[in-house]
Amino acid sequence: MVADEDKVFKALADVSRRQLLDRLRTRGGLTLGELCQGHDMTRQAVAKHLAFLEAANLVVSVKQGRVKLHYLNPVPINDIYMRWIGKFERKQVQALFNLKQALKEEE
Amino acid sequence: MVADEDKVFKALADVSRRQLLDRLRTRGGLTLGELCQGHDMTRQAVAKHLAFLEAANLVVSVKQGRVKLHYLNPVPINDIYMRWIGKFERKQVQALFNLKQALKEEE
DNA sequence: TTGACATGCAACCAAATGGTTGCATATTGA
DNA sequence: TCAATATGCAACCATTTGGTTGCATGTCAA
Repeated sequence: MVADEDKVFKALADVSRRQLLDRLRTRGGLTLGELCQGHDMTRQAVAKHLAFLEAANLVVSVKQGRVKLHYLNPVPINDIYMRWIGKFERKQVQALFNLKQALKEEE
Repeated sequence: MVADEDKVFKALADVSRRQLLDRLRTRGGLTLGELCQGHDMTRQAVAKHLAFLEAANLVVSVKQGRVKLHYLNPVPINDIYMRWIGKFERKQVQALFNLKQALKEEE
């Protein structure tokens, strides 16, 4: 569990991988082929990124016939959050976040 | 704000930098010299890491005379959290986290 | 003023990273 | 069966990264 921590952070460090997570957050169960669309890199590169994300447990996958369906797993993200934001900070920081959001929407 | 996002994730990707954040979380206002203690690398390497963290806005610093005091800034971490964990997942995932903690403490 | 202490800056190097190309394997449908 | 489709695996390469050494700058105290 602790040994995997580094994998999670390394996985999140790349912009392409974060974009893949974003897409899986809005819609789960996408195949490798589908995830390739909209990324200007080779299929092999995307597959590498997905393998990275799976190794970090940020993505889980199910093989169905010749396709592989991918899903986002939010648990490791929550663990990061808990690590550096204490119980007291949590409310303050979330309030600040909501304030910033509100200001953004006013513009 | 969006342009800095990559810096935050890259900054968190290194184990030494995360350890520095951990130390600043338990006690703020440490100098470069103090932060060097307990890390088996040169002062220059630690300074590089701190510069990295400052560039990502995860650490803020104040210069006082010949020393420089460092503090943790929790805001960027909160932003990561908000990005991938929706309102609904939030309660479930935190409940799961608390359950895991409780099980750990029982052992 | 001057030496000691705390930090800043730059060049350099080995290893990891992100991407490519090429080929192999496995499943589906006609 | 056999061609098309979806994915897997491996070798290779340019760039980034994390660390080093060496030297410069700035501040405190005697």
